[in-house]
Amino acid sequence: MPKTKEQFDAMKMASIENIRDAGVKLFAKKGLAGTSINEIAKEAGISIGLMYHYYKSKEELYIELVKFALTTANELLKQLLETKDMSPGKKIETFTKNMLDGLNNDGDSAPYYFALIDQSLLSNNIYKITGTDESLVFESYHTLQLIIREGQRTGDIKNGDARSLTTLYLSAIHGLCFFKLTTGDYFSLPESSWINEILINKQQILWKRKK
Amino acid sequence: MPKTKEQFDAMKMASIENIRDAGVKLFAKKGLAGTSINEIAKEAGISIGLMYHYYKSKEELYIELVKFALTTANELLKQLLETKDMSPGKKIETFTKNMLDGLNNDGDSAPYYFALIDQSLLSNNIYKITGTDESLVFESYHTLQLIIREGQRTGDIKNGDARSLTTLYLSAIHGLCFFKLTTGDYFSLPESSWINEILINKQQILWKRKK
Amino acid sequence: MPKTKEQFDAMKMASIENIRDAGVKLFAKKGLAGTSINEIAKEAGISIGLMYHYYKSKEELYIELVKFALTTANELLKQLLETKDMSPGKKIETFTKNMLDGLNNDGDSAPYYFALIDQSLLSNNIYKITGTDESLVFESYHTLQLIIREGQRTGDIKNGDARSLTTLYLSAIHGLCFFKLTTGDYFSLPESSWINEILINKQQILWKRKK
Amino acid sequence: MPKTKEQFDAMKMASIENIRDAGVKLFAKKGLAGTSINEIAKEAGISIGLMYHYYKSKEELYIELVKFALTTANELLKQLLETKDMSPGKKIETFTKNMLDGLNNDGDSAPYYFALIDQSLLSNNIYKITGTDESLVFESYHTLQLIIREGQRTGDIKNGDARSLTTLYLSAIHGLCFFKLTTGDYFSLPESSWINEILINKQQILWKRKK
DNA sequence: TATGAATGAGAATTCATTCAT
DNA sequence: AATGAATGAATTCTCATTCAT
Repeated sequence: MPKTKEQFDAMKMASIENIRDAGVKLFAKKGLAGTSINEIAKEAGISIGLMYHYYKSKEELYIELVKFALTTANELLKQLLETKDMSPGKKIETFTKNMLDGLNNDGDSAPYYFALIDQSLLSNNIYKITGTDESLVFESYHTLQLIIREGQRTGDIKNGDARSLTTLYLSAIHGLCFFKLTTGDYFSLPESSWINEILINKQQILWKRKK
Repeated sequence: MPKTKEQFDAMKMASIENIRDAGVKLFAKKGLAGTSINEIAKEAGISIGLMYHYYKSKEELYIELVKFALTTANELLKQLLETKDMSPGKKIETFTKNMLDGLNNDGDSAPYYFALIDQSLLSNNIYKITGTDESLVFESYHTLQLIIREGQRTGDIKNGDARSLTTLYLSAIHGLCFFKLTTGDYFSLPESSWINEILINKQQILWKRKK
Repeated sequence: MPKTKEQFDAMKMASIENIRDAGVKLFAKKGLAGTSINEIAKEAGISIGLMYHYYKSKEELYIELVKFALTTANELLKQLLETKDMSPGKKIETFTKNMLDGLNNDGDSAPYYFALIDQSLLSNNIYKITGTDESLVFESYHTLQLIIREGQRTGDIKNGDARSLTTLYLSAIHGLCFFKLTTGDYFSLPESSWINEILINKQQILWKRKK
Repeated sequence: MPKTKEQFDAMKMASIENIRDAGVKLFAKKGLAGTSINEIAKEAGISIGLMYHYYKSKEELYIELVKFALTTANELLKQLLETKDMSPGKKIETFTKNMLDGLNNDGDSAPYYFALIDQSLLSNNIYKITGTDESLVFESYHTLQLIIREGQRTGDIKNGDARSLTTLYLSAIHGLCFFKLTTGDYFSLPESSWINEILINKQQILWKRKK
């Protein structure tokens, strides 16, 4: 009698999970070319052969991981956009807080996912992943922009070119992930409020206080 | 008719310059491991053999370029720090402006140098370059921090943890370079003033206005 | 209710039969190196593990199959040689007919066995099978030669070097198996008589007719 | 000053020629899967790296060689077909003689080319080479058939289904190449006339004699 | 100074074989 | 008897580096 289906599935899932975790961490830091299958297998605690049992190639694993990172980021932001009963300003604050929490919590892999996306954007191999369909790549950017425009209408967020504001805010977020990843705790992370101030309308705050 | 010594020297310098330019652009985008000597030679318009005539190895070229990027950045900031007759706020504004000008000027290789540093920090191979001496790596950070502390004393710059402020400002700058490099003109760059507001004391501005 | 011993044995035989059939077809076409255990198991409809339950290795299966093909061919010819009350000419005609029937009957695996032998002769791995004992390999050839020599004595078969005649006749048979296997029904098979004419003494035929 | 273009070209051609020769001999005997790059490089007297300097992969070399074998065979037969002032019977005799000379001359690589084609037909990887265009594969067969039909009109060649006759003659030729390759001089090759008799109209011969 | 053919060490990949259940 | 996850040795392939000219 063979192993039961449940046993096989459990073994399989555990191995795949280990491979993915190892892949994200290594690819995020060293990129596709700089990470060897050997390293991944060692980090995942499995043999090289098993890697190839589940993934046809190093690139296939890489692509799966970057795709997952992209769609996860997109979905998180889209959920936030579609949340009812929350002001745009509050939405931004929530997003910032989530990001910072991820950076402060050492077990969290959010900064790795960000760096993974960054690496693949930099080396242009992101187009191996999305084909010519750039929508996947820029969807987060556009969703964030929608929240920001909404905030400009309600007065929560500074006036001015919404695209530039989005770029600046995202730049800061990306940069913080990068520093966290490269230097660990050497660079202290800023408070949430300072990051939010990149977008939030201070006039309004002051005006509210006056009242 | 043999070439004159001057002609030879000019050829030599041109070749080396081409190698460096090709190296910076390719390493910045694809990292050390992801860039092949072949690509560099092709991009530089020379033969592989000639590459090795000038550089002992791929790594040697890489190290030279990252070192140059680091020291250039460090020196620029140190000069700014030591400038007399300029307020800390003005110093920051000058630095921001220089960075943005580099990003807007397509011929400029400043964003490539930034990305080169980022890549080597991410993949940890920066320590191939500096040995265990981290000072080279963190010097820019410290210099910028000094300017910021100075600004906090004069009131130009927001109060609060100077380290965190430095991190946030640098994050934004890094992020912008990254977006410029990866997406060209897709993301619009923010105005200088928005970047400066990350550091600059708005209370003071308002207060000044009131008067 | 546990299975009876008979049921178990039947399953066992069925599995082994499936493995053999798959092995012959795949090895015949793709050779030892070009056929993977995986393919065989898939074609046989069993798991890899079960394959190894019955055969210690891929090579063991291969050797068993080639050996079987060789001995079967040898025995068929030896039986024919030793048949009483049949003229050598008739023996050849019988052999030719049997071969052509095998080629025309799609279910028949005779051409696969021939190709299997050919593959293993070509790649020299036949000596893995027979050791240094070449007799197994050349036995068919020698038996056929004996029949041919006998035919030359009785006048059934053309005069001339018996070795060369054997070679030519066998070449034609091999070639036909090969074409059947590679191109299915694209190449029409010749009639039995044309093949026999390679050996049969036409003078005699004409002479007989005249009478 | 670099090596001259002539020097480079001579080196290049010599290496490529060595690779091709080694490839034909090894692939012909052991097939694509059974031949290792290592063997080819060793046989060719070059390094593995150089192999890959000239051929993107083992398969690319294989494809080039099979293609060359196919087109060479096709062209030889087409030339023969189009020869003026030669009877169809004489054309067949010429072809047979050329083949036998190739088999008897140890330096000749004709039998290797035949076996190479056979191997790739057997393993079905010939369609990697020709795509779905079967014409390249069957062109030799069709050209030979045209010569045979022509011979049937002139009375040089036996009457009957021309396709079957072509198959039988080609089978014999293929088979002889195969035996030569596998057993060297163990099997004596038949005389040219016996092979021709597979096709040639003996009635005519006898009839001519009588006159 | 300049070339690109040639090398080989190391990385990616395949696949026969083992093993716990 | 039967399964397929897991292993690692052997193979394919890449690419930094050398070298003769």
